Amino acid sequence: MSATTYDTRDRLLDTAERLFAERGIDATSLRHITAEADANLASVNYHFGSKEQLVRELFARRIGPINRERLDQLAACQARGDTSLECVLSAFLGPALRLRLDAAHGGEHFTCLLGRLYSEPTELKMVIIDEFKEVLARFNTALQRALPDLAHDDLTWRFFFTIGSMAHLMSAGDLLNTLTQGRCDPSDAEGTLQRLIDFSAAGFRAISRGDTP
Amino acid sequence: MSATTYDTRDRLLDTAERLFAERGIDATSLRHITAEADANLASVNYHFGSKEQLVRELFARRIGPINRERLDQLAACQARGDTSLECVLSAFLGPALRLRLDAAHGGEHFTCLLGRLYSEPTELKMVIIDEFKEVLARFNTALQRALPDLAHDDLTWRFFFTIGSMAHLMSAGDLLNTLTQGRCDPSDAEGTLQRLIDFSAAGFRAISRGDTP
DNA sequence: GTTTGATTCAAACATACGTTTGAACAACAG
DNA sequence: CTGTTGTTCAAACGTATGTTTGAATCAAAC
Repeated sequence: MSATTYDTRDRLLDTAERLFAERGIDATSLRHITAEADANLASVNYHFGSKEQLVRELFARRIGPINRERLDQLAACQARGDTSLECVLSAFLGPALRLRLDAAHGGEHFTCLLGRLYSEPTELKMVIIDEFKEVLARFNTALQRALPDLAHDDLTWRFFFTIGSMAHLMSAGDLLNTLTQGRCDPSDAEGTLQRLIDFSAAGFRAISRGDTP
Repeated sequence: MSATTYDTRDRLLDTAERLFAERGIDATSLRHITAEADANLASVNYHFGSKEQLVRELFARRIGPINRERLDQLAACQARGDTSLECVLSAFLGPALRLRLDAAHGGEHFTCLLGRLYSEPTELKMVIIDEFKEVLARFNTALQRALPDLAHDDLTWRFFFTIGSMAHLMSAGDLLNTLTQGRCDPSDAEGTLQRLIDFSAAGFRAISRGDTP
């Protein structure tokens, strides 16, 4: 492949990522993407085969690194003997939340695509969830180690709630910024991360009444 | 209007609601809806004017009652002098979470439509958010009254996190049920509500480190 | 300079969509 | 019965979409 090949390919990926984030995947046409990427209409099918494959590659190139970073950070916690809940949560939430300020790599737009993924009924979701399962399992055991007295079901529920807060932050963070007129700004990733960790760590440690109504 | 008019109209609304929930709004065609509702293709445009109007009516007929119930329950809390955090949270979260088991009124499908709304970039979202703003404002002051020592920004963030957990529950609750092989079942609305209240109430009461890094 | 292989391009293709139309039909009023 | 009104229906319309095609273009290899 020549250099120009890579150029158009990446230009298509980046442009598609931005437009998908702004208007949704279905609502963004190949004509719109190629026009904005200064490429020919046929280029998407030439480089990716189809629109769906473009979407798949678009997700694949970002999701792998995020999950790898999560596992790396979790391993780093364990390596230095820190099995605290906060450390586990930071390893899970940090890599996703930091996407937003990763403008150099274009992560800003992907943030809301990923946040939206959880709620979309596409089959692509299931493919990505499969990759995600191993990460979930690893963090589940890490959480159990951090909270040995918490019932298994409670842990699952609360992990789910935490993921919900995270996803909402990713997909609707801009809305929060708007509604609060900038008072709450999710693009300050470290501050946001700290706040979410405080919130959900306390949630994880709550006394459970779910089983004893 | 004759009886048959109401029949087709409602059949269209109900069928559209189900299909939108299953496959997404954009991905569901009028031909699919009308075929499944045993109606003519033109009936949507006859009864609603356009597909977009159908979507609007579909949301309008459910969102109004939910928000009204929220405010009613909040008023009920205050009327009986209960200004506890749990009561406020229950008033906010309950009406939405109970949608799932409201199969008699078809709320089961709307649940995931509503959960998805937060993350979609449509303009319809903004219309609904506008209706939602007053509810948000009322609950904001109620929360402040329940947590007089919590900084205003912390309260806003944590309310946002809670809404995220709720939305995730609505849009991806089935996924939780699947992944846990039925161990965690969001269609038990009261149990789920109790769990979410426990979680986020503890999160609201957490000591904040967000402002003092 | 010619050939080769990869890339771009304009044009066309087939299909699916939301919408419109005008006739048919039903229920009811006068 | 006749006319009116609200509803259904089959068919067509215009448009936008993803995809395909075959020629044109380009860079490097021989």
